Amino acid sequence: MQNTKPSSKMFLDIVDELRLMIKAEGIKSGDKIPSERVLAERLQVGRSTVREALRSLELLGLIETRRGEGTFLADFKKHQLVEVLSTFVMQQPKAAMDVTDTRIIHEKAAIRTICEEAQKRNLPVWEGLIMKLDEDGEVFREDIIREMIVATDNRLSLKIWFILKRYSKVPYEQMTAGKENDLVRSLLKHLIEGDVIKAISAYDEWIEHIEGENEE
Amino acid sequence: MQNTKPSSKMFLDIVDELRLMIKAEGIKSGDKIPSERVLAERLQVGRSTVREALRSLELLGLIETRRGEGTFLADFKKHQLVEVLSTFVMQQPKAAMDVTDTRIIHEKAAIRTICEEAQKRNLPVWEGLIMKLDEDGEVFREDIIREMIVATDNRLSLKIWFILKRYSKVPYEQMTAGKENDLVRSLLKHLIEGDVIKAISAYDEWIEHIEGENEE
DNA sequence: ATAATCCGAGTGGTCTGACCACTTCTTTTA
DNA sequence: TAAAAGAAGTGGTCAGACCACTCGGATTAT
Repeated sequence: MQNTKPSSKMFLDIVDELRLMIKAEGIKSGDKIPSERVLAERLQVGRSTVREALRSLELLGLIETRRGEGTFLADFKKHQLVEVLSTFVMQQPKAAMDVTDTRIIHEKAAIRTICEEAQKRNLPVWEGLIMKLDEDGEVFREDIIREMIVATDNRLSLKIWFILKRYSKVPYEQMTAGKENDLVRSLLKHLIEGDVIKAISAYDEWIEHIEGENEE
Repeated sequence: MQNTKPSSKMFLDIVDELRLMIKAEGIKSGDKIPSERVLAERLQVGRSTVREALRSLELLGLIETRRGEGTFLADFKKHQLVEVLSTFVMQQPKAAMDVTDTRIIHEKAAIRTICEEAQKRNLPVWEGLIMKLDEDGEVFREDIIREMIVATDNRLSLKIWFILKRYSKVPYEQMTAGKENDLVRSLLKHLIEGDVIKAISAYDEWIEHIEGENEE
């Protein structure tokens, strides 16, 4: 009789069984867990199924396998095990806040990188942007940020940012004149000077300003 | 003739082959990739090995499997971010530096976030890690970082980090005693104190130490 | 008695072939 | 023509086998 369980994700069941087993037998981090063959026997499943479950756990860094020796627990906080698993396993609806936070992570990282590398600070594009702002020219918010991330020369970060930007609720369109214009100009100047703290600070103010404007 | 490849992680080889195959045949997100049997045949490995590789990719959200239908590249309508990561990771092996840089962006961002939020600084897990380090217990590098990103409660960032980590060349497994132990303990202490600058500085030293060790 | 060697049990890594459950498309049938 | 039956293909699982490796105990040599 073969199991061929219809309910998807047999590996979840195995992870669950493993958790109980670990708890019941007091297995601690670094300890050896039962061998694949024993697990298969105890859980009444095939060894290959056990292996697929273990492979998943290994990918998450929760266990470590050593050929000829065995499989070992590399985890110490069970509650966080559950936390991590739920993140990957459950198809949770995307949290808008996470998207925004992550987008800001990349934007700030770009600012920091530019401030810390002279040849990126001295790019003519910054002066160009400031000039545009001085003339009250048409400048889009996302242009500013995009130029920054492009300047960091990290294409992966740029790609991630593009995606996050699309999901973000933040209005990235045209900039408003007046205070926002000043804030961005200040940001760019600090950027050129390489003053990380002031640049980040100006960025924070900018974000705050945009959000405040958006709530009206 | 059995393969029984001694070298690490057949999984990576298969991802590599898969990448070439995807590029050569112009497979796009949402498209079907060759069946497990075909892949096994083409890559000259057993089907179970292919399955273990696919299971890993599935956990990362890079592919989607549907019984009776086949295996598909992650549908970008829902998981566009994952799609970008997957194509980037799978199609541009030269961009390893970008992957590392981006990973570090997320790690540093986690440190900053924790330092700036009291309830995240005061998590018992930090004390626990320090105790483990004091006892010279077995601690894995990636455990430290993972706990930090988990603590930020940004699942998206965590997911991105997991994927990036998987393809990073940085040795994330073993943790050496001595200087590295001190560095990490210092990092954790500054984290608890909420001293961003010192924490980041300790992190930088840590990274430097790991890279130096890796070049010998 | 001690140290070096050998060997076998145990373990993860992989392969093969088989069967099941499911989806899709084709063919047959009412 | 439309419904039903079938064939082919696919992921999911299982069982048994062999390989490469590690470790500890037994054997042997010193």
